[in-house]
Amino acid sequence: MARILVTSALPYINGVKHLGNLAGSMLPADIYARAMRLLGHEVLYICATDEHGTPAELAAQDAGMDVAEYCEKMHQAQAGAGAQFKLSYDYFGRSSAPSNHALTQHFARVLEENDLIEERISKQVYSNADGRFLPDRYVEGTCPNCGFEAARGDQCDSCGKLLDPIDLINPYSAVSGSTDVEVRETNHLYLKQSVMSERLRDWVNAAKGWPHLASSIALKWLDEGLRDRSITRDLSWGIPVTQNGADGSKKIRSGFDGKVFYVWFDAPIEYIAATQDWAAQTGADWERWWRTDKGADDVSYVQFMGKDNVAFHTLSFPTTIIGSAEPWKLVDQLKAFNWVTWYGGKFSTSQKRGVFMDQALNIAPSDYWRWHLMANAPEGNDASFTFEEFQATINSDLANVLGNFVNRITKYAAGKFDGKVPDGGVAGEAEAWIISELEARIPALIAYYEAKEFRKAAAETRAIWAAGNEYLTKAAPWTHYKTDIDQAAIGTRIGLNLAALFGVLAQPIIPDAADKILAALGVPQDNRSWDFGDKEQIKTLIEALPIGHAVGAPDVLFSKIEDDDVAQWSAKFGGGA
RNA sequence: GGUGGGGUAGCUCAGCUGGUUAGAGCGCAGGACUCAUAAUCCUGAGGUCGUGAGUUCAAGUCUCACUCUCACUACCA
Repeated sequence: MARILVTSALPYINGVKHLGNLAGSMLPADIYARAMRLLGHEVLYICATDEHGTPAELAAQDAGMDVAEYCEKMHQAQAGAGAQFKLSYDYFGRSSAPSNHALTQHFARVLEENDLIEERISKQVYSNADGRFLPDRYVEGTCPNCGFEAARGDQCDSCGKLLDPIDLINPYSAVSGSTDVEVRETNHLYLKQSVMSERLRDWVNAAKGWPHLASSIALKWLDEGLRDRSITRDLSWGIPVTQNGADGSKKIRSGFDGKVFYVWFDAPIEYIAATQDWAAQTGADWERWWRTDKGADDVSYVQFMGKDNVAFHTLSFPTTIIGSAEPWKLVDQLKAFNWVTWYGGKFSTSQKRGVFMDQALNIAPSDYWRWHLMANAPEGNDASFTFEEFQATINSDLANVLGNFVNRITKYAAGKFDGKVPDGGVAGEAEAWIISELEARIPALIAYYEAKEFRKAAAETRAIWAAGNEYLTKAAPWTHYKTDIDQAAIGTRIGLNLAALFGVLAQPIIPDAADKILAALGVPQDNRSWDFGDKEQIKTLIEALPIGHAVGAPDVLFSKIEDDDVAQWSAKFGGGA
């Protein structure tokens, strides 16, 4: 069995994430991790909150809180939301953790020793009123191109022209509105990505199993020519820039008081640091996951992320890893997603457009969201979320196809066979048909999970459920019951076994409902894995429950979403606007 | 502006290196069944594959132009 390291892009600390963030990294990573565990692989699934950067400082300021306090609070909120969505992290860390401070400072030191870091002077807008340097987009003013009065310093929202903040007419701070801004010189460390171009290109070209989206974005940047990138910022909250060569020392590098590492430098390093924290907490060994000289050479490392993160994961972070010349594990497979859109437009907090993770659970159980978002995963394209589509997939796939199947067969067994798995009957055409279906579809399902094709995995899962309904139509135990109870028995028995199998197969995507089904059917915990083996074993799946075994009917698994619900939600969340 | 992704049935999407009548789910129409959450099963109608040229015996699939849309564009993350 393989060892698989799974990470999902770190959710930023600045607020609860919306459904798009969930669908594009955390949820598919979770589902992949769950599926691989069921297949018997050793899986480590790591995630964390990404806590540094200007937006975190400003959000804390808005909330009237100390940054560290704010991050602590938001970390708990995100951990809670993740738990409620049943994200099966082995560890959910924080990029502000001491382990990440140490490791980030370590990488910076090693990179500098390898001549990949140098200090340079740049010019940056400083706001006297705010007492801080402002990132380009936090400077606003009148667009010199179109005259739009609230153009951001990086790009004008009105005409789309790319800008430099010093080009703005009447610039002001977007934080305070103060016009008391000036351009100051500031020194920063730069990571010399340019010298790594060819090695990165070779690595990207050799990569296998990346979606087109991921490799094309990486190659695009390489084709344009990698520029050196500054990896420090003028901020107080973050990882201090310690003195060169003084590993472990807390002494600040000269000229770097009030500066910290850039959030994008330290965030991916947190994948490793979080693993260290996980190991410290559990007594496990982190090096066998990350150090190729300590056993990580046979790890398959899979990263999940939205398309906006691809450049950082294919170029910046690999530069850090490769540039260190230390035996760190590099990503093997990278799964990138497009966006989930809100009725075709962008999710927007300020305009109250869209559903966020905490609100979502007030509307519907996590399984509903998990199913809908994966059945419509933004894999090839941006995917539009609408409550109407949500209603349609949930009612059809979960309530009608799966929920009703489990309900009809368990109720029937309870009514006609005393709630016990009945013996008797002769297997015929219907049984041969369902076996051939399972022999074709179960391997296909597993292959889709292995390929990280989530839409297809959901579609195949659904197709297997639908085949169960079709089997019952063919076997028609209620018809046989009138003349031949044994023939009714086999249809019921196979039907019950299919219900159990459906629960087993549903576990990655809808773990709560799967548990309910498996509990009702009395399937023991150690009989829920995906150890299906070859075709001969698949045949045995429809006769796995012991004869005479007691089965119950679960409560309604999925209540339907009514038109009234959709109307209410649309009104509340601005759907269809 | 530059670069990249995408534009396939009413809707949401599959279609690998070009090859018989372009697929799925939902929705819609008709039929079957009655065990079940008015659920299920079967059948059917629905597409000039964004537009226009080109290459080829053959193009949704390759080339060029155009158009719409989304993303990125290096100090938001």
